[in-house]
Amino acid sequence: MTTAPTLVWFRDDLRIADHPALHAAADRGAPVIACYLLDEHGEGVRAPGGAARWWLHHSLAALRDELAELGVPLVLRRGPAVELLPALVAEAGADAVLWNRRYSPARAIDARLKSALREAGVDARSFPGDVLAEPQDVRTGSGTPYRVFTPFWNGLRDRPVASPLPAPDALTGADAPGGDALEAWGLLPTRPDWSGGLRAAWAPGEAAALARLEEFAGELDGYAERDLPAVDASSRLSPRLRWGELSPRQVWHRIRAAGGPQSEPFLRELGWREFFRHTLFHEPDLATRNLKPAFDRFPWAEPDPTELTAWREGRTGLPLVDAGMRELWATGTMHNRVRMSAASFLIKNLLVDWRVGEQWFWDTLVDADEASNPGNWQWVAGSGQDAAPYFRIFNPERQAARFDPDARYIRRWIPEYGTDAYPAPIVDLAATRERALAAYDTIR
DNA sequence: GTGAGATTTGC
DNA sequence: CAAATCTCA
Repeated sequence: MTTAPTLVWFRDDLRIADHPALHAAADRGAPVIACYLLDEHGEGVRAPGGAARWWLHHSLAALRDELAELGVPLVLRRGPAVELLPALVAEAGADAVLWNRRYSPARAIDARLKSALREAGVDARSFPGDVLAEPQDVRTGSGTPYRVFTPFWNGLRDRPVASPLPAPDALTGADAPGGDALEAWGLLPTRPDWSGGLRAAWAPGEAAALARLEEFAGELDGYAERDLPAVDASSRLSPRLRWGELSPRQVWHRIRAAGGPQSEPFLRELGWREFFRHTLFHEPDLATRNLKPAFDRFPWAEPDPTELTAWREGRTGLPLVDAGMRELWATGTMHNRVRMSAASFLIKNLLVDWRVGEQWFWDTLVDADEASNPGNWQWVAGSGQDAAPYFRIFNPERQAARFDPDARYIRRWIPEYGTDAYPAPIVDLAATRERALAAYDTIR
């Protein structure tokens, strides 16, 4: 008689260390089969953009290899998870399905599957793997979710965070039902292949993620210069966390162990990721609805196609904005401070609805995250619950003078900077600032 | 009910 | 210093 296998369902947790579901599967002792289901049209699912698909391909390939070393097959299937998962359970003869929870609207799928599988006698269980504390467990004194970051962070920072689980060293594989070849999913761009810059900038996969965490922990003091885009002081961990190559618990404990004056400021940033995850849990339409309803009346301008294209392609004539937008297009990322300037320019100087910019970032960022991306865009727009005041309008020239005084960052991405080939600003900063403030007055 | 406090700024 | 709302304890 053969032992029924355990199925581990991977989603945004493409790692084997500190993976509670995989760890629980090892504890069950039965053979293990892993699966990843590419469900782009399911209820509450937001299909990944172009740059994200590139990352997903490579991170899945890395996970497949890591699991193979443990003797565990990774079955790939494409379609609706609500149908694919029960079918896979039946084909594999599995008596248990384990996964790590997600906090996006797609969790409706997980809830449905969990009850259906349990009804069929399958041991279906989920685990917390993508947060420091689960949204249900973080509440104000009166029992409501936090709407302001600082009290949220004060409530969270002193809580104990569970220690990371080790990667399983001994697992038994099982004969797996057939699946798709990763290459057949067409996640990589062809005709043209625009991913050269991404390949040069990134190496997806858990091993590289862990190596980067180690490296960053060793140079944490340099984080003091994180506001200077020309300086390599960022953690560059955001896509690792987005795809779950690292868990926030691993990052939390490693950076706390590193200590020093920059430990707290960095962990606070991890707190923002957490805050927006919790926000998305409570506000599932974060990416489409103004959290401040007054902004539903905001008189956005009809986007001028020429201006919009100039913004996307980095030809606005505002060097810091253009450098950032070109960095984004080339590498799938943008320095944080430049993101704020580029977003503020689109929203406040071009008066374009923040959702237009949010969608562009969604398509082009390798770290495009369902919670952090719209959360930060709403923060810049002023429409978020704990947002920057609308009248606080970034001046991209002033930001460049303060944070890139010798234009090193600007020149890195705009070779023609300073020559006639570089365009004049497409808008008057002072006039569009006044226009934005006047627009804001209409909804107050 | 009360009052303190609120990422990232511009001019 | 603007400008002044809302959260949270």
